[in-house]
Amino acid sequence: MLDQYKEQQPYLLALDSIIFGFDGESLKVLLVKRGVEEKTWSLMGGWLQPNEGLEQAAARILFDLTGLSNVYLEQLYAFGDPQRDPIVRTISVAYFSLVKIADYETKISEAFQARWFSIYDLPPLLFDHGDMVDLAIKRLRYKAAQHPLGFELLPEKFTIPQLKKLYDAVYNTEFDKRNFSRKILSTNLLIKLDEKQKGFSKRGAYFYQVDSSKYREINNSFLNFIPTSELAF
Amino acid sequence: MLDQYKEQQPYLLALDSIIFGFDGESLKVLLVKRGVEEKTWSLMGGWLQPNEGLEQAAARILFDLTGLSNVYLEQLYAFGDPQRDPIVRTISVAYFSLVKIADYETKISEAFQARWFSIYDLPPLLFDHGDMVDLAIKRLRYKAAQHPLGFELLPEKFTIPQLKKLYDAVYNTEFDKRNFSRKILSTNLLIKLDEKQKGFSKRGAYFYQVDSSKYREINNSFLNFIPTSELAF
DNA sequence: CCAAAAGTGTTCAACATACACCCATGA
DNA sequence: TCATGGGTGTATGTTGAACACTTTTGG
Repeated sequence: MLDQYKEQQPYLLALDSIIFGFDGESLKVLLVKRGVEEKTWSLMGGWLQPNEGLEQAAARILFDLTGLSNVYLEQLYAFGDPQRDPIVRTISVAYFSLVKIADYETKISEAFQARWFSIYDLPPLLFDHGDMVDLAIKRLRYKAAQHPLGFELLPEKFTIPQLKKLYDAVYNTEFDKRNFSRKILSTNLLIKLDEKQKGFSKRGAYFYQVDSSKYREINNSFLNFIPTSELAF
Repeated sequence: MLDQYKEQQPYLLALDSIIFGFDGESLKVLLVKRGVEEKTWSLMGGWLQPNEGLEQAAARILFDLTGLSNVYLEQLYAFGDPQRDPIVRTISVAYFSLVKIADYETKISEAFQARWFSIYDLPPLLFDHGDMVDLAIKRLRYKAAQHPLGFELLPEKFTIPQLKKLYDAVYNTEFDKRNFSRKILSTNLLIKLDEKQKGFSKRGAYFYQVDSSKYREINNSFLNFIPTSELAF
């Protein structure tokens, strides 16, 4: 009975994370220089440990790099081309996560060589990590079109213009601010605060925060901002 | 350099397939009785071989069971809970596929104990296979809402009423035939044939086939039939 | 001739899109 | 006072949803 298991070849199982951040201007991915190929930028990654689930391992690896937990984390895809790692055959399950850049900016550089790169200006990446990033961007666009993901990339308090800049960056376009604002507010997911952003503009924009009870509850009926042609898979 | 690889624990890697079919009335999943637990129904699955990619392995396993190749096949999710297989820790990458039941009906029972089950009347399943099926159904609904997947489940020639029944079955609802027909035809993906279906209804419905050049080309802007509440993840 | 399924059009409401002006404030 | 970004409303077209009658033909 166990025989059919014993005959089988086991494989190394890695996890790689596409970590997205938003600095107020453009959508960024966090890359590191690590391990085997110290000269090449790569995604943050690690090995599955015997007692861990996949998502748990991805969360651990993300924590090791950023010191963050409780961040948005979603399985992207399992990559298993026999040649993807030229040294030893490895299956990699890629996860993508959305983090608030400001939450940890200081901690990252401490332990790892890590840097944020604009998604439009990426260096050559290790193995198939470039494919992973491409797929993650597609997925982010696809998903953010129907689900209110954007908040995961912004601080607790944010302004509508900031949120619009984020969507502009994700879709590499420029949405109409009147339509954008109307549509976002029509979801009733945002709570307007009394506070205004100071320093950036003269007038100052109102801060909002997510109504977290509704945020979890409502994953329906969201933005349709994407040019339809972007929705193709 | 290789050391960091050698220290790592390898794992068994399995593939499991959620195979959807449509018999004209309801949406079905193909289940088998196999291997370790011969008393429990399970998904068709197998082991990754050293020279195969993941999708390639899934396609091979699907071929072994059904004799079909060139079917719709899409990676669903990687399942890796430490306890999911109580005998040996195994990571399973699940794929879902859409097949035309009529294409092979005879071949399947030959080598495996296999049976089609309505998605609303599934037996208890091995390990976490129930979760896999649940997720696959969600994914199918989600995806079929925006992409013209339905044709993969029907014969080459099909009628609009057949197609509607399929969508009714997938979403467990009843679409309006006038709206359905208008919307489907507005995609220009269907070519009307001169031939009518005989035997089923007195009047007979026209056969259509997919315009395969457009089918590949256009993955944009498709059906929005789903009640919005179904779109939640 | 009648039962059963096929086929087709119109109206209404909701929503996406396009577009332009006034407001508040720091410099 | 003026330059900069913040904030708002309206008109138009498109699209989804609801809804009912006529057509065909095998029995």
